[in-house]
Amino acid sequence: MLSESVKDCIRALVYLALNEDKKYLSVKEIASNLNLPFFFLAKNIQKLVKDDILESYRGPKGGITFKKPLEQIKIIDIVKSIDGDHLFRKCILGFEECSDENPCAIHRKWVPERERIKNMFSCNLKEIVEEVKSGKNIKL
Amino acid sequence: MLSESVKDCIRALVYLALNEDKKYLSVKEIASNLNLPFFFLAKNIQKLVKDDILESYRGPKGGITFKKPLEQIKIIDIVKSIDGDHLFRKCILGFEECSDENPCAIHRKWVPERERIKNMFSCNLKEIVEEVKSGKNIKL
DNA sequence: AGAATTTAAGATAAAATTATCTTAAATTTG
DNA sequence: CAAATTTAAGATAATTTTATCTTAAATTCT
Repeated sequence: MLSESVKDCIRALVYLALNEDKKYLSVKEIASNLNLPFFFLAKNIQKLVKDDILESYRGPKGGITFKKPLEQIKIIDIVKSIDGDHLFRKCILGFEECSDENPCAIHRKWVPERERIKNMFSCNLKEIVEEVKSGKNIKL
Repeated sequence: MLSESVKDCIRALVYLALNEDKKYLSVKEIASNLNLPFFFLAKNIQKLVKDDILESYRGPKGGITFKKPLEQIKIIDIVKSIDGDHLFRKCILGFEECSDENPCAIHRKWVPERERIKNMFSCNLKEIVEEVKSGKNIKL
């Protein structure tokens, strides 16, 4: 469903959002706190920087931070940036040209679900952070 | 979401279901009609035979057929047989120990969707075949 | 019995994904 | 300015998934 890369990035961004007060957070710190492989995370984070979700700063005291308010960053943006948008767009049987006019055998069942998934991933980081802050036993 | 193997198998089984009148259908015929790689399909079909979804017969006039009535074969059985059941069971962020008591940050949003997906895949082949037979422009 | 057909099973190969490393560039601090 | 820190970018390696091939076994038909 989601690639390892995306899972790591979502966790990293939730962690980052919980520490929004600090100006920049180093990828190293995030990786070590979430127990993620540093090089792998760093590479994936780069894509988010390119796609204007994060902004980075080199040097000591450097690191990453959000480029826009948490309310404007949706989980789906992270997924699209790393994995692309095929999950929210493509036929579940893999047909390139599957559509309402020319459906595959499962099209009518799948499309509504796909829309719901898209909708679920459209929640923003602010929402999630609020839930994490207020909830109990929530792991990052 | 679904592996190539599962997609192939679902298509193959819908095709097989549409030709249920013939006693056995050879994998070769299915592969060539659906434009699927024969060796790849054959290998995956074997898993379905092992899991008692299909039954096979060797020799000329041999091939595969269903081991039980179409009503009793659900799409989810095919998916589980080929890809396993992680899609219907696992945490979307990949935590092994994610649960209601110990949820990840997206758990509450994901679980209901996962249930819906599970439910969608619980439709049986009979339903799908009926829809294909009655519908227009449905591709296999 | 012999030839042809078809699945079974496992070996091998190719491609894609995931993971790691290396070097470079930017920045801060002393 | 020099040393330390941190991201940037791309090369390399390991693993997993997907695809192909080879040989064997079962069956049918003549």
